[in-house]
Amino acid sequence: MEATKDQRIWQVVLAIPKGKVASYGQVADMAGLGRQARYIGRALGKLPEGHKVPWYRVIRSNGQIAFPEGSSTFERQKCLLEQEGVVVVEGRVKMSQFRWQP
DNA sequence: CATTTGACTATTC
DNA sequence: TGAATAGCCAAAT
Repeated sequence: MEATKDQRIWQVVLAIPKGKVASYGQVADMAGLGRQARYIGRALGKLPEGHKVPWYRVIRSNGQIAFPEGSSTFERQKCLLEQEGVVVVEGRVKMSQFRWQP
């Protein structure tokens, strides 16, 4: 458990503005992990319950959500995204409009 | 621009 | 060692 990387990831995810989304690759790059996008998902999955990390703002590079439809996690993510103003359809986000562009 | 397939890497248990 | 994973990329459609 390299908490340093996880913490950096959380920090980056926390930096995502409301109403926008970022891809795992983007987060990985910003966190200094480079191309280890998979580690992001791993780290987010290990998060404790009381975290304030908007993990739901993190999606795939194509704007598609990482979970299968109908899953609790998916539903939660979709609901939270819509709450932020992001439109989610068929498990994917409207790409060219909500992607966080630093 | 949107979608699908296939091949790849890195981390973890 | 082997298997699994909240991914990414490129190419083709």
